[in-house]
Amino acid sequence: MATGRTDPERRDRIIDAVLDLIVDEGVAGVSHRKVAARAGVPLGSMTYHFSGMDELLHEAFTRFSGTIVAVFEERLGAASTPDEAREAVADLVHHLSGGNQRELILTHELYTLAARRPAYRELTRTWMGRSRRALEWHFDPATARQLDALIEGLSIHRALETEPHERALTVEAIARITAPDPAGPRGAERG
Amino acid sequence: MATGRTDPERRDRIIDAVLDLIVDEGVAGVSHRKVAARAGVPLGSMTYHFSGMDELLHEAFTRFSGTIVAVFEERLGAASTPDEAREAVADLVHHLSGGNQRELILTHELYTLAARRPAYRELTRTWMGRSRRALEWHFDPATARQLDALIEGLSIHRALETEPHERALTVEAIARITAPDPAGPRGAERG
DNA sequence: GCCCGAGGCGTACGCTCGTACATTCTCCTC
DNA sequence: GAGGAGAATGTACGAGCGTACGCCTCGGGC
Repeated sequence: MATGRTDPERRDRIIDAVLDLIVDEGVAGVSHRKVAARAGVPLGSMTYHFSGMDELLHEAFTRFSGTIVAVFEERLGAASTPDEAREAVADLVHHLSGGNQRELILTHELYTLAARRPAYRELTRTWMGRSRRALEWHFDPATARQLDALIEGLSIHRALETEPHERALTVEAIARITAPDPAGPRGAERG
Repeated sequence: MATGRTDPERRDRIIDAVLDLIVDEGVAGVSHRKVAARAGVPLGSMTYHFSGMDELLHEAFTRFSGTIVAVFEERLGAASTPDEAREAVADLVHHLSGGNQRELILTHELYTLAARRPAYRELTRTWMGRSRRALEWHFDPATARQLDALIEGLSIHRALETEPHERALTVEAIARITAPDPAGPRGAERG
């Protein structure tokens, strides 16, 4: 029996504030008080809308991973040949490891939680599964799996480097991992 | 002018306790009190031996990354052909992503710090640099860089999966990324 | 035998935190 | 306009925190 007085945007604004705060100070720096201040809501709202810290974080990372994977699917969906898919993958690597610290930080914070806690590992598994399925639009499952791992590693390393590697290196690595296996029983490409 | 009464093992024991505590509760769960209790030293020792929380963490992760990279170098140093090197790399991936949650957790905690703070990024850069140099004992620099990223991605993804991928997939990915480039100007192998 | 200085430690201060809960507010019903 | 139900909030409590700092302890110099 909603009276209509409730503010449906409030939860969303709180989640937004949580993500911003994680970027600025890390999961460790998130507190109900800081989130409330940033979202412009009273402290009491925090316990009213969320059962506790954990629901807050879980919901925030659910939204975040959903956003990232959507970009991934969109870019790969727009490709219509394996070569276009390779280009899209290179774009994604360089987008993820580019200037935007935001996604990098949030990803690592999530992985750190996932390494210890099953509820968050579930989140990363869903994410990985959807990424792979998108890659399988263009490549066979084994290749998709390898390529997914390569994307991960290239993005992380590139973001941590003093002099980020150039696009040519990314492109070459992608070409190698998706190259048809000369001696193997199957080709890597589908399209 | 040391009087000889100082306990040189104390610092080490404290660092050990810090790493154990990070594994159990994460960087966020580390406090002077908990570390002191675990190391069996009085609380006052913490501020006496370390300037603060940050020195504690930085020293702990310095030791950790040194340990990991030493294993890496040892395994790759024992290989004398590119094929043996490939086997060693596969071993390392499956060792890192195997049952031992410890190294996985510590790695992610470090990366999370590195994503936000330059002092820790320096640590990861040194680590990456040494790993690459070890890979360059067997492969050319560009391949070493790509392989290093692949190792990272495979380890992370394998550790997060419900059903970790089998060795064959790892081996295939390594073979692909280190395969001599048929059309390229240079082979990937050195040895 | 006495003292002194460095090594080592216990304690207390000031702060932030999560959360429970009594209270206030707002709008609908009659 | 009175009443009430449910939404929203302010506040206070108990706990844990980092760290500063005064005190103790003890080996060595004389």
